[in-house]
Amino acid sequence: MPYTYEYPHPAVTVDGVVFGYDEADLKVLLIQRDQPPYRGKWALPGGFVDMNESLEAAARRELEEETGVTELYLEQLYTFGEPKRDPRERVISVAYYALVKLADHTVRAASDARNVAWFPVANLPALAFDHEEILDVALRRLKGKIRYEPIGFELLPEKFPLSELQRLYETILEQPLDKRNFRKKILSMGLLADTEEIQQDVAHRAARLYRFDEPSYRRLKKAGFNFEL
Amino acid sequence: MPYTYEYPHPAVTVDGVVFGYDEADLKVLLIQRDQPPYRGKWALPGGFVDMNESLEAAARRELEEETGVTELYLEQLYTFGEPKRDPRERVISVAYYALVKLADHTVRAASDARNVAWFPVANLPALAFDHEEILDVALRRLKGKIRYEPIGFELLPEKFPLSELQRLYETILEQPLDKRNFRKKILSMGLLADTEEIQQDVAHRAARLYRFDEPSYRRLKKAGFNFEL
DNA sequence: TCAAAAGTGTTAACCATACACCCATGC
DNA sequence: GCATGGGTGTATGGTTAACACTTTTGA
Repeated sequence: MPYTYEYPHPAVTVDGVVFGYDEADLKVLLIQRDQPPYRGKWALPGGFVDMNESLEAAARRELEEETGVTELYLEQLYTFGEPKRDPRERVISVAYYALVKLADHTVRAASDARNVAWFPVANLPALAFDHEEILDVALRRLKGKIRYEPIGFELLPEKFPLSELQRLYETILEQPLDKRNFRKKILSMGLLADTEEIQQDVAHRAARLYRFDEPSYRRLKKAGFNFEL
Repeated sequence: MPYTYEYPHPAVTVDGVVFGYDEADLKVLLIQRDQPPYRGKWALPGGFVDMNESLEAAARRELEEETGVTELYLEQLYTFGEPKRDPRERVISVAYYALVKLADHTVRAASDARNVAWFPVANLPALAFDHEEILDVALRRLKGKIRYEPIGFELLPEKFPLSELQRLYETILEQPLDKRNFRKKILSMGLLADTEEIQQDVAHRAARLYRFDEPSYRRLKKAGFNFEL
């Protein structure tokens, strides 16, 4: 027991809410615990913060270690620290949420062989600790933020048809959007570049594929433009 | 040295960015440190989290102990945890920001006789640790949030004239607002109750005093109303 | 009577919404 | 040729933005 302090110190962990999206659903990445407490229960990936790494670095490391997910949009969400949230000892958890392009990231089981899987947020298992609350906060944040920051693109493949973008918004905001108005608005922003490509192998007229034009966005933003819906 | 752990644990603190407002300025509450490191420097009030209290309770307790400020709007801001942000040991700081009615809170020097004072945010001294960064994040949050949540009232006295509300918004948003449009909009929301009182002892026509009607706001909110600007 | 801030309406431009049909493609 | 989703324009109503003068009060 080599680490001693004059005053008691809580443990500090990071937990990650990783969102992905496929044609049908918004999904979240969970791991199945193989140690008590909550052995066998599903939980958010996470772990202890090392003494020499920043909180964000810890979150990235844990996500990579436990799920193989890398290269993601990551943002601090909220810090959870109720005294009894972990039955073992006082644990402060700094939660992050992440957005990944599902197609690029086939998750692999973690090195320690725990189960890893995507669950639709509309149909989740019971979660360990206070992870349902964390997920809830993450969902509210995503729902709020997607309306005034262009982060939805982080959940889509590099190239996507407008209908897929619309479906993503409809799924996350939980409300239908008018097709013509949606297209008009999003195209008028000048954030999407036409890739000059079209869908392949679809059983109907193939849609144009667009891509989020990051440099344009930065330019517009500097000029005072504010993304909204 | 009675507290030992199998793995190293960082220390966890809370820091508070307390905002106040008077006719002229947005202000922030700072304390002058009387211990190294940064002895003599101004800093945000804060301190260690006790093992049996929640993070928010810790923030409230520290603010009360160090500045005498109580009964305030308090919200978690962000968690700062860069490895070297405190030269003594690894310290994770969960920052909160608070809004208080300046008139109600003449600050008292803390029990341990440290200096406490309000500073205009436009004219701050150099701060200890990474507290300038924390303050910066708090300002951005306040600026964003005041536009879509009715939190500005937390900074004003119970009863206030519309012009003072407008000045508050102009100060925080750092942009002038049109008087007629501002009044039209804010009054049309139905959130302000006319107190039937008027200003006293002013050297010009006395303005009506209004008060934020919390029950009305809750009712409207439940009915789907969204405050904006 | 002057200074200082309170209080008050109208118009024009813009933006959001609602809404329906033809097109291209693969089966 | 039919089913599937892609793609397109207009009209209306509501919201925002711009703008100037009269009123009240105390000094």
